[in-house]
Amino acid sequence: MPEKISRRMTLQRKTILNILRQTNSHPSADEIYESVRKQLPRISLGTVYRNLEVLANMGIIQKLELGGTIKRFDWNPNKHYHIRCLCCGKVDNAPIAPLNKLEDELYGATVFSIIGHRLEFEGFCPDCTKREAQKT
Amino acid sequence: MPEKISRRMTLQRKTILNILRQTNSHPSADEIYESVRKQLPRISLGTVYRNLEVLANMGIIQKLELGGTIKRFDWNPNKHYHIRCLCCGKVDNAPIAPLNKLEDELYGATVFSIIGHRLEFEGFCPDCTKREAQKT
DNA sequence: TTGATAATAGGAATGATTATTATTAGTATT
DNA sequence: AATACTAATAATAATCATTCCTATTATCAA
Repeated sequence: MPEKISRRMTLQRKTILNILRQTNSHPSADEIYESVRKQLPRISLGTVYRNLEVLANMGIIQKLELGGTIKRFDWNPNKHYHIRCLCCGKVDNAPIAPLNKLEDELYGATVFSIIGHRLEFEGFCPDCTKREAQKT
Repeated sequence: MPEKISRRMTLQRKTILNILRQTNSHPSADEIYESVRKQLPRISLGTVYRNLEVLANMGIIQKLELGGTIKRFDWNPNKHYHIRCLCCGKVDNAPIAPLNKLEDELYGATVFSIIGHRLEFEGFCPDCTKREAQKT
């Protein structure tokens, strides 16, 4: 399928992009929807999903498929890794350079043709670490 | 919460475990359900989910949270990586040793307390590679 | 202005998973 | 063996994120 991608920047698209760029919290579609609604009260959740998809396909933003069930979005389209809080789901950037040589180790060792990899760190954010410590 | 884990091996549990151990295909809960049904026609999908969870908590099997929406299960509870086909979702083991030093690079560089990481390779399985090649 | 195309809002539908509940099976104690 | 107790089950309902559908509206080109 040739998958024609539209590149028109509608008001909805611009608004979503602006809101995403104002945050470092890697929000979910639903969180973005709640924010956008303050500026465009009539926007629909479906529009948010579709436009996040479009913006990701345009390479302007990045769709994150991390552990857990929900997808998150990152204003930074460049490849980088993330840390996810196992307690509250919060996501932060992982300050580590991309491992570009990883795929090489697999050449010849697998029948799959390898495109890339996804790496994600798991841990606890400061808030949840503190909360756990208080319990004891 | 202390979360008491039962360790009783019921017939359903044994059957699920056996079926999982007979395959290397990292099946989803639904696929396991379909297989188990041939031996225990009256088993319910909920039982399959619950027992897969129990077996994973017992450390006997491993629950995989890979990219995409569905969870898959692995009879091998030891830490190892996987390759996922971007086309059909098939999952295979990745013949590469665990990267135990990865977390070290983040110490002091993040406010999160790090527990571990998840690494997953993406690519195309032989079947899907072939199919794609034929299209052109 | 008119048609063609793309984007939208709103809501319905889907799909995987989890929760609920009444019932049954298993175990230990007398 | 009868009892009481707990855990596990089947069946189904509920949930939650996401995708799909449809009628309407906006945008652009001729």
